[in-house]
Amino acid sequence: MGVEAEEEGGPAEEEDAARAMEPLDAGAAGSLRAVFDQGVATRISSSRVIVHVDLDCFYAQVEMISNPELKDKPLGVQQKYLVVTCNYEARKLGVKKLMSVRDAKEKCPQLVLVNGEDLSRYREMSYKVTELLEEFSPLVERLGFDENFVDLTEMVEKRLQQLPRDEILSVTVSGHVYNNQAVNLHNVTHVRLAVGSQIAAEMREAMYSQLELTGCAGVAPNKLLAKLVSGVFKPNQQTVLLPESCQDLIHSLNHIKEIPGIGYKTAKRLEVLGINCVLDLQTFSIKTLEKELGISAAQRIQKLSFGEDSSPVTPSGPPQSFSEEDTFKKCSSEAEAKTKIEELLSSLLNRVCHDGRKPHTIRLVIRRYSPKHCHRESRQCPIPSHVIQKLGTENYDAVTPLVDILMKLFRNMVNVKLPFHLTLLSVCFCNLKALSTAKKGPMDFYLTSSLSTTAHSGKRSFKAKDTHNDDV
DNA sequence: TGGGGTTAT
DNA sequence: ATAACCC
Repeated sequence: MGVEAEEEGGPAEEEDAARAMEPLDAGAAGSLRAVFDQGVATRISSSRVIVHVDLDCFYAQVEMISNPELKDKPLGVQQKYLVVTCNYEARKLGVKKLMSVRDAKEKCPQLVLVNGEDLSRYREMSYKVTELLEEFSPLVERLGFDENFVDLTEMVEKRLQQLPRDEILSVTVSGHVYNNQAVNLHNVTHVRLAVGSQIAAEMREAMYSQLELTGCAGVAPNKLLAKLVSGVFKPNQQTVLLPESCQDLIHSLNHIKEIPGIGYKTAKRLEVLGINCVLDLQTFSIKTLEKELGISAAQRIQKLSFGEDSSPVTPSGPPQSFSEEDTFKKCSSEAEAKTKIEELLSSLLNRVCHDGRKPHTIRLVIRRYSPKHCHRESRQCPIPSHVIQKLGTENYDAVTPLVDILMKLFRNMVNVKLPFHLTLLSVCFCNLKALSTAKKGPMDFYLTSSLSTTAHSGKRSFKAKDTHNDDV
């Protein structure tokens, strides 16, 4: 079923325009609530148009594309003993995200499970989606593997400039309007968001026709609201939020933890202050909040509680780091750790090779067994330049020195003479650079003399970080 | 709770 | 290097 098999019966446009001409909220005209909503609406409509695109049960979709026989069956994607996501067939039968395999099988004995511990195909498909969206606008920000924000402001402006004046009044929304709010085509903010919804529909259509992927979209004046509204109609549908309904959307959340940007820790701290719902946070003393969270976080999250979010869509570009991790019940010997580290490294080298850029820093992460929470420790160090140069073509020569480095990092964290119990190992390549090293600068002679024999091409500015880097 | 990612401190 | 956030 295509993207268009949804959203039957959008409200008739003429009716909409007519209703929108009525005075704002006739029923509660002059009420404090109406004045307040209008005030917030005005501050929020900074004139941006942002879309949040959210793929439906992404890993399960990728698996169903790989193996179409899975399409009509309840499907779960398994990592270790967890079902990390599942298709809608499985959801109908009671399977939830992050449910244990035991519970899932109990709920749904017919559940088909595929192993999703290797993220390669998901990652590749994820970047195909981002690249497709980048064709609409270069301002695409990734959030995880299955979500993207796109700033449509410029595209919308261009489309409106191409549009004859009299045709503005025949602009229609694609998909749902949050709250079923009437669109006022005499309101330029409404018109811009409506055009944004049309672009969002084109994006989803492109994802479906080119990649066979379905997903939701939310169109709103900022990232927070776009993200919140994208989930309102669920699977494979889209929703636009008009500023006047912003307060309804944000108050539809039952707890502040549901505000993106307020995580587990912050929510717990706020709960101690007696802040539980959005209204609590909106009306809480900013001074007290600043004392608790610091001025920056306090102001940011209180703004979030009003639906205000001035953060820009920051283009993600290529990844800043590559990592591979593995969890297990128990790793308690150095030899065992070495074997696992070699496996992680081997996969990583293939990825780094494919990317083309060179990592200049390597990091090892561990998690020690403890009944307590998942706390991790890490050690990192620069990758010696002669090892960096071996990366990319036949990475085989780089394996031994890198394993040596990783094992030094390992012994720096873990006293191998004492008993230990690890439950996670992770290797990360970061500090990625396009070429072997910098050029062009007064320091160049000193900086490159011991490095790169192949240095060419300017552009990459030198980062002072490189030299003072942490050593093990 | 998996196997990733990012930014701020 | 860690801690917080996101999926």
